[in-house]
Amino acid sequence: MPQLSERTQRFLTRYGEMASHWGLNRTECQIHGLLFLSPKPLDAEEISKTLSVARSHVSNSLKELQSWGIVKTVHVLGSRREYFECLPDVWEMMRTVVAEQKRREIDPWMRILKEAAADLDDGSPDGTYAKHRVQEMLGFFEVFSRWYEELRRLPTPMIRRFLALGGKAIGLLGLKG
Amino acid sequence: MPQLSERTQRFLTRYGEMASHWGLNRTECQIHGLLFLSPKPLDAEEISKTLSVARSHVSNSLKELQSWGIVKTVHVLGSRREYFECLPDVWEMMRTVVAEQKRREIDPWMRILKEAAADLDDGSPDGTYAKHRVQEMLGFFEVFSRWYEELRRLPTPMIRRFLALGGKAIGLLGLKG
DNA sequence: CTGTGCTTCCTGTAGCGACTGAAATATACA
DNA sequence: TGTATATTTCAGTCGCTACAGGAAGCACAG
Repeated sequence: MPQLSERTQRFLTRYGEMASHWGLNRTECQIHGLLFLSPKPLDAEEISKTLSVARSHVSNSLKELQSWGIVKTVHVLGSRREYFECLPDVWEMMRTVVAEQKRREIDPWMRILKEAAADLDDGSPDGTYAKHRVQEMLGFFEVFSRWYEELRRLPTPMIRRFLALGGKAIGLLGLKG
Repeated sequence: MPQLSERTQRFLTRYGEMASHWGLNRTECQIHGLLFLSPKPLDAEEISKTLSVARSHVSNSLKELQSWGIVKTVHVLGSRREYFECLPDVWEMMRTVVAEQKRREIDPWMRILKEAAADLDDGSPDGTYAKHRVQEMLGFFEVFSRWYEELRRLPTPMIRRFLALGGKAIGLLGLKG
């Protein structure tokens, strides 16, 4: 994929703009998008040329994408070069992204709340109230976090079936009472 | 809450830094944090002074918080002023935040993917492959989105019981086979 | 030990978004 | 109508982050 069609350019532009709210910057997202659409692995040089981004920047971005676990290196026989590809399975990819998001956003946030609950309570009425409020918020995250941690261990097909049930699960589980 | 204790300041600082990844900017988050910890509603003037933020900025930020639905206005008898408070129930608040996040991030993203799936396929093998990939990603979001839309209609206590089950739900639903 | 391919580090630049402060506008009551 | 209160709007400033591009470092093949 040396030259990009106009359509692909259009897509990568939006991909970069949109996904940059997800913890990666615009270029990193575009690189990922490029790999996502590419039928074969690409090397850093190609990526650099295709997206008109400095070679060093591509290198750093790829490192970041690898640290997220959504891009892997591939080696081709007879070439010293490293090639890159993104996870072939979309569900695997999304699971990875969600897991990283949790690790990088939710977990630190819960740590902050925990510390704050202890710290805010200075004995005054307002302090006690504040502590109480923070604990309420922490409670939400703990329930949610525990739920997620249990679900994430399950294999993808099971999750798919689970999600497909939607709200019906509630009825089936007898949670209406 | 005219003056902030050092502890509260510490908390609001972190609250602002952390939560600003969630679609609101730092000050908006701090204002929300302040209201969240406050036992009584506050007016814009107080907020401005307490956080040392320009009055106009507070005004705009409050509007934004209201548009998210996580801050409400309250009127006090005998005063023309508007007072502000955040949703009292934390679970209600988090549900609102999640709903807004979906509306502002996921839904547009799905629209982009839909358009791109049609656009990318120029008849070439690479184009066909790209379309296929985008559809895979779209598939993930559609399953997830449908699941969420069904769950969100249920009352909070039901959701809590549901989440509390964690991975056990899978077994109970007979999804292991 | 030398060239090649890649990564890491550093510096400078550009652009974006947050924020201020002031001016313009709107609303409520005396 | 005048005064006090609120919101809206906007120009200007500031800081942060992305990014380019070059220089040095590293690893390996010959």
